[in-house]
Amino acid sequence: MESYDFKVSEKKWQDKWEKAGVFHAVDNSDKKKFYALVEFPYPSGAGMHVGHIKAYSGLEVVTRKRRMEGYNVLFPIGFDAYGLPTENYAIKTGIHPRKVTDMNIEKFTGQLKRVGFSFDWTRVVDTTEIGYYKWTQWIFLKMFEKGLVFRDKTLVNYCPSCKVVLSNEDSQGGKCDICHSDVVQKSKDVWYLRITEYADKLLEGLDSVDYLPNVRLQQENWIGKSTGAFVNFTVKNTDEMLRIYTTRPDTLFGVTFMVMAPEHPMLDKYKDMIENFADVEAYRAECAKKTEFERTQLVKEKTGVKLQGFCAVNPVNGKEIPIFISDYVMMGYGTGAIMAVPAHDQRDYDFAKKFGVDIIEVIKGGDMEKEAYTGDGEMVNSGFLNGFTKKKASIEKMLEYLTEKGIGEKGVQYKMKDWAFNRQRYWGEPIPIVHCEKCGTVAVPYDELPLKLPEVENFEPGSDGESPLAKIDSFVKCTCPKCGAPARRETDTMPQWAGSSWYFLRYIDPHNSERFADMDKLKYWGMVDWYNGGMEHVTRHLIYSRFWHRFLYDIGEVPNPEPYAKRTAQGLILGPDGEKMSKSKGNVVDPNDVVDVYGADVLRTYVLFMGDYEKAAPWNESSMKGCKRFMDRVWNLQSILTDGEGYSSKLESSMHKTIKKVTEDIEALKYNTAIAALMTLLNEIYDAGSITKAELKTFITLLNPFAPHITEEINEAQGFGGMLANGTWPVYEDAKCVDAEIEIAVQVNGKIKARIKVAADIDEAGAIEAALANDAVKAAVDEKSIVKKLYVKGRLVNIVVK
RNA sequence: GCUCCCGUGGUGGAAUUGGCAGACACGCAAGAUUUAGGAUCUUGUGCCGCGAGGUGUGCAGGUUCAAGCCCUGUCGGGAGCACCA
Repeated sequence: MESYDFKVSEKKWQDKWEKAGVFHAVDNSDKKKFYALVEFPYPSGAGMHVGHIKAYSGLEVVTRKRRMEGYNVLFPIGFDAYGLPTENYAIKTGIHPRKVTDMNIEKFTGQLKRVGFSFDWTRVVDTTEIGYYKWTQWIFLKMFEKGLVFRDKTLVNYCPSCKVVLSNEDSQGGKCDICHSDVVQKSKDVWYLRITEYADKLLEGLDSVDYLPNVRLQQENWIGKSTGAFVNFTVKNTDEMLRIYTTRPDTLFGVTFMVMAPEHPMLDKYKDMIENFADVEAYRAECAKKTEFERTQLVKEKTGVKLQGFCAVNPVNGKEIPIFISDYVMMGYGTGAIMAVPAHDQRDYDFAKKFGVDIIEVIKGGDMEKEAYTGDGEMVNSGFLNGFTKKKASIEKMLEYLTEKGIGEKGVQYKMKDWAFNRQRYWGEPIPIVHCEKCGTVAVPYDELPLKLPEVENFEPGSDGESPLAKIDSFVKCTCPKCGAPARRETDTMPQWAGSSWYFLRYIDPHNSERFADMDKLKYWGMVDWYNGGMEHVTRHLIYSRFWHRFLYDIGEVPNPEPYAKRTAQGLILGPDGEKMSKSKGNVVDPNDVVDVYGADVLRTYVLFMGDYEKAAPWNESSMKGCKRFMDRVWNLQSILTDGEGYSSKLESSMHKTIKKVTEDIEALKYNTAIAALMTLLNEIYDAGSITKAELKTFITLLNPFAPHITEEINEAQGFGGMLANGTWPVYEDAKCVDAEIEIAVQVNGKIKARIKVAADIDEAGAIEAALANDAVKAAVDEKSIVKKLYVKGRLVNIVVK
């Protein structure tokens, strides 16, 4: 028997699969459909690293199995190619981003093909291709048409280094997500998508899908729904109400002051009434110097200013209470003003201590000298609530009261903010809007789409953070689609998240020029059955794409409200040093290097065998040798092949057990134990000394999703016929998964004393009898009296003695 | 600060969800084969002990016939959110 040459074989089978088109999804087939989606890569210049391989290998195994189970499988791939790294590279080198992107896509494609992934290469999508971004613009215009796009002048997160406006998501922790420099606050005209309008739908939609628990939890936290009450406080000597939001209306009797955000508009309206307005302005100036990061991140002493001549009245007891301004209250959440209950909120407590405000306890149970008390307890000093002991009941009662008296009502708040949707950059989808002196912001007519991204020579953004497009007169100057007057085009582009918000729909019908995807095809393929990707995308990409998809559903353009039926996430591959792989640390592993030395089958098997698929694990080259050895031993099975028919009696139950184990583990993301089960079976086969054709065929079929090349080669060499890629998944019989005789453990008082062999179908009485007959057990029981005898079916007997 | 996840041999990790801890693999040791190196094969390998045996899942308690798994406390690591009213 010749030895296996993976270099020849892998290329050979990749070509054969491609020529036969075995991985092409068929629209409107009679077979059951299965749509598996992996997060498409950003084609960076560095090429892929092994983390990508792990991310795709999970569903790669599932889809190869599904095809053999008779499904019509859609397993596509594409490229999320707009974005800053490409543009920055273009600025540095002078090579056009289009060229850079094409080069990178070519590199990625080559890497992916060498690994032998079973993607449908006829459906590749590139978000920067004009036939694609036409529809990104189209969806944006639909949102504009439905009032989900608006423009606002606000303080935005701005990265002085990248010269772009960043969303909250892109500037977490006060650092730019791209270059990690400090983000500053800047006043800008910004396009927003009204994602907050979909907060409830995005939250409720989670009930109808199967996401990993922690993925779901992160989405819920991100949306951040809280229920509480809006309460209106009268402001003395004005007609106006100071409106606040609280989650603790039960503590209303404990309010001893109020706090407004320094930017609260009421302050300017009543500046003549506020005797110390100069102090307000001074405090504002102080706050403006701080970044959002400093304002929210630092655990620091509370600051603020007490307003003179401007105070409020507690609506439940008529008490006059002072109003402060302080930057611990944000304009962006709730109403920009709060009622402060120092006895039962730590921030209010800190503030009251510093400014000498009264602290009135309304719930017993804490120590007012030390800190605020947030637990349950008996209500005191609270009028009609006195004597209540449960928070929930008090809140209900108070809400009833507020509604009845017309001073407040039940309310809901979300942490999620609207989505800042423009970037002052070149390499993105142009926003199809025209600014007209007379008509304001006007949509580019649908029949003028795509609005083509113009060719430019210089991609540098303007020094004031303007888009490079603003420098191109021929692009900027246009006529208003509404009135025909000379107008100016929007020169900002969309953020990178835009293209990835709907790509999974385009895979269904990638070459359609009439629609983003044909409705019948959308109906046939339906929801993505299984979506796998990184944990880092579960709060941004996953929320954004669910939002876009839900919007398309609401306007009748897609058949399902939710895009993904199931979502899982793989753990990172860390560098050999246990650190996150990064170019700067020099610990990145290139899949090409691994394929060169070990072959694609070994790489694929190793990334799934190295540990729990959902957990991070360090790269370990020597451990990969075990997978190489495994492949060699699989190949050598051919040397112990016999003429026997079917499964041999020695191996029959092991065969069935392994089929069951591998079949189930693949569905449960337990690829590592599925591979381990195959290794165990392999060891048993060598122990048995021979293998039948039927056994070999089953073995290579089970291994095929992990190591498709070597198994195809064996299949061909043995003349089993056809290609495994078109093969049939083996079935097992439950009845044959059990051995006739099993070993059970015998414990005395919970300690193992013996292991005995019994018939598999033994009953409780029989098992206990057999256990008590054992000498070691007899010795341990001795003359003590038996208190209890337990039998766990097929596992153990425990004799409790005293 | 809050929320969530995780701590198992020299290493990566298994453990039917309360039932024989350490599957599978790496590494290591001894042996076989080989001119040698490499590769391959066999055997062994949690720790203590020559042994019988004891002991063992970060640490300390608890529940149970039985705990890696459940409960309480504590220490350590990671992720997410973060003055959210």
